[in-house]
Amino acid sequence: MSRQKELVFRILQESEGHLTASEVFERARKTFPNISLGTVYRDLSELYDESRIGRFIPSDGKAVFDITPAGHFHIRCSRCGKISDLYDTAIMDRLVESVPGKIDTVNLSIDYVCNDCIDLM
Amino acid sequence: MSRQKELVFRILQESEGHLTASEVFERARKTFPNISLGTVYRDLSELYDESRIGRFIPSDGKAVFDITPAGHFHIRCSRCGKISDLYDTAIMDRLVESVPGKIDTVNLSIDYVCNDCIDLM
DNA sequence: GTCGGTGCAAATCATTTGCACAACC
DNA sequence: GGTTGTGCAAATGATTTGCACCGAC
Repeated sequence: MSRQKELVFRILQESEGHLTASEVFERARKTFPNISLGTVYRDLSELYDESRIGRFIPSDGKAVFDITPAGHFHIRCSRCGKISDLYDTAIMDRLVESVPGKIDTVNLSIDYVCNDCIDLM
Repeated sequence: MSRQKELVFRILQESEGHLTASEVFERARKTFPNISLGTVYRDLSELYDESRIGRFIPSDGKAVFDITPAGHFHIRCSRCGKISDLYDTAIMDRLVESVPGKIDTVNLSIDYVCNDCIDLM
């Protein structure tokens, strides 16, 4: 792993868990001011191919990366934009039963209004 | 509804269910050769806002539209690219229990290898 | 030296938008 | 005539890629 790739990986490890490519880029340039966005994309995409990080596409279409391994889902509050993890093995098990074939990756992202935002209404 | 918008809606109704914006465009220009891709995007996006059609984002990031109402999921074979619907109210119910807030839209897209493709291996 | 990884800039691709014009009431 | 929707073309924004260069072995 090159120094840049290692940095990209570490940034994801040390983050709250859900970062956009340009968010990773912003943080990376604090360590390597000359790092380019292209490199960040390249490293993210390699790390994803190596199954070291996860990637999912929320309803706005912009890819989000995280370090959490498979087996969980993503829920995104449409008011405050916060993305949270949802762990639910029952859903996972049920999916395995329902899908006629071999599941590769599950991309479950839910737009919802979180309880914090409901309280503010 | 303008004639173009009505056409876009009818194309989705009469399709197998899952079309990309440019696929709708290709079909639409058979009726209105001068229709523009911009108009198709505009109409699709209005129809979506009016909840007359559905939209989801598979893992390749390109939006896909369908006429099937909510309450089902999408599974996409990573070999042959075929997109199928998955109806499973148990998963839906379970999601409503698990998500701490008010669910807006559920975008569950699964990359898998369908049985047809498994047979070919 | 050479080879993988890099920065940069240009290319791509889906989608959106500004605008002058045409259709419809 | 005024409003609404259209086609076209240009703008946008995320992501990818070509390429010359640099640094490690």
